[in-house]
Amino acid sequence: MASDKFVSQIADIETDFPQWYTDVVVKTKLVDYGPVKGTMVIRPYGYAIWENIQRELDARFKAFGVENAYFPLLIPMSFMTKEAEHVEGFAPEVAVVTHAGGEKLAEPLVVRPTSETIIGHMFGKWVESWRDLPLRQNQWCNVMRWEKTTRPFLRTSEFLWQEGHSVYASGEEAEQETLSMLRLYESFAEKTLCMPVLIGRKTEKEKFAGAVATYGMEAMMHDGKSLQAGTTHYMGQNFAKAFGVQFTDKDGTLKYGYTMSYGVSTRLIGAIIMTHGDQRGLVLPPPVAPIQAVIVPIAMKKEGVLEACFALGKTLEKAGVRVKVDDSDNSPGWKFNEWEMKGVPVRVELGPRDIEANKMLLFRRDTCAKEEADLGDAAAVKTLLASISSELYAKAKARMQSRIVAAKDLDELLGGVNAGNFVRAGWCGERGCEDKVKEFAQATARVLAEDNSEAFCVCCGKPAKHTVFFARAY
RNA sequence: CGAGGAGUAGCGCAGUUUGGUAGCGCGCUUGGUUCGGGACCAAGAGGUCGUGGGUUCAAAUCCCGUCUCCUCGACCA
Repeated sequence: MASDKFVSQIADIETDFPQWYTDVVVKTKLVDYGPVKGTMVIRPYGYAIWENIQRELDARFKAFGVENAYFPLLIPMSFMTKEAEHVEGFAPEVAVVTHAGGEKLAEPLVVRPTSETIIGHMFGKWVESWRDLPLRQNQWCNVMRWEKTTRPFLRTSEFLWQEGHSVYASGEEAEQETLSMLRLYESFAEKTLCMPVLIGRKTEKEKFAGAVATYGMEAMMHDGKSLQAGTTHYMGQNFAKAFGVQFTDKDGTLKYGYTMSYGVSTRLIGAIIMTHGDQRGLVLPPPVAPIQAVIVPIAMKKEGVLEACFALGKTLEKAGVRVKVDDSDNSPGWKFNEWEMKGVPVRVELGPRDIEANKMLLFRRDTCAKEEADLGDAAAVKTLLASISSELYAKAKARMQSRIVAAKDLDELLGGVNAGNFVRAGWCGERGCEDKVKEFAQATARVLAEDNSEAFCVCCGKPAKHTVFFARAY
């Protein structure tokens, strides 16, 4: 049998989810491993998902007044060292270029792990007057962080992302927009990726190196572990001061700007897979699926079958559905499995019997249910895609909500994360307690809840300053 | 860096204990029959056995060195 091994691996989903994940991602040809350890080659099917994410996010950014730009890959080492916390945080994981043109460089160059420094440098030149603010720019690029352990999409040495960087005249404005951007991400995750997330502020320990405050959105994976799916950072004047981002204000005085940044990466693709995937393979949310409907001809050598399939393909395409007619010479059964594994939301089966009855068979990937529709009824396909989207979200949301539990002490917290839950608990705000929770339960503070409903710290029992969502994380 | 495991055809593996000149499944190529849940038949192509040395008439197999990869522990979008 072609993929007995693969099928058995998929069957292991509950017990060995990460391994299932890696196998599915590689075998469905989303990615391949690169020759350099920890790097991945994103293949066309996987990249198409990324392109859809880019398109959808760009539209949202544009509505927010963000422009796209591009900054260099190589950053002088001296830029990195200008912001003390920043260099300390990233030093262990940067790749450094020491030679070029056959000679040793006078100053080593860092392969960007993030671009705050080089963008800060350029913003320092560009910002002169209050009229230049707010300045909102975004770049789609690759970054490199030399990670010790890697997994496709979830953690790779090199990854694709967008990083937005903005400068404001006031701290209030910058901080406000840090939150607005977080909510933009949340809405994007829910509407476009059909993925519920928890948003909130990060603790000092989990904060971005050099930021005043970091906010994150966390998604819950099948196994109950948390994945940081996006972050926004309020930098205060830290980077503005390090790079001389100054402007003359309305009152004629020279002031430092306030900056913020935000990013999401190809990790979102991993989040989608881990959120919606099942035993049969991928389940892609319709808004980002490269192929939204695949048409599988049955008995396609029979008179008129292929013609009918291509005609239907044209009809669906005109209605705005991303569609593919699979006219390869594989057997229908093989095609069914192939496209289910690849997560195509809707399959249309079309054979002589259907054509005669002027019907088509619609199969939805999320529930594996079949229904009949009139042949060529594009509205039926679009309706089905829409309900798949909303049901995917509803299902994931219900799962997440059912797996958020409260804990009063460390044992309850440990039991909670062991059972694959996010654990809501009080925290005194002390780093020592945060560290102790990690040591005791291998769980980290994902985000702080908006409200503070817990009275006491889960660790030390002193009055709680915050309510925290703790979880194991990828 | 600490502990464990693995390198043999594109992929997954057997063969190593007890040396004898390379094998299986999938995939791939060609032709034919098929096609409503991973079809079948026939014929083919494809391997410096990670790498360097040693022992031997003879090494995938034994000995010494070395490199790489994977899994688990400390950092991270």
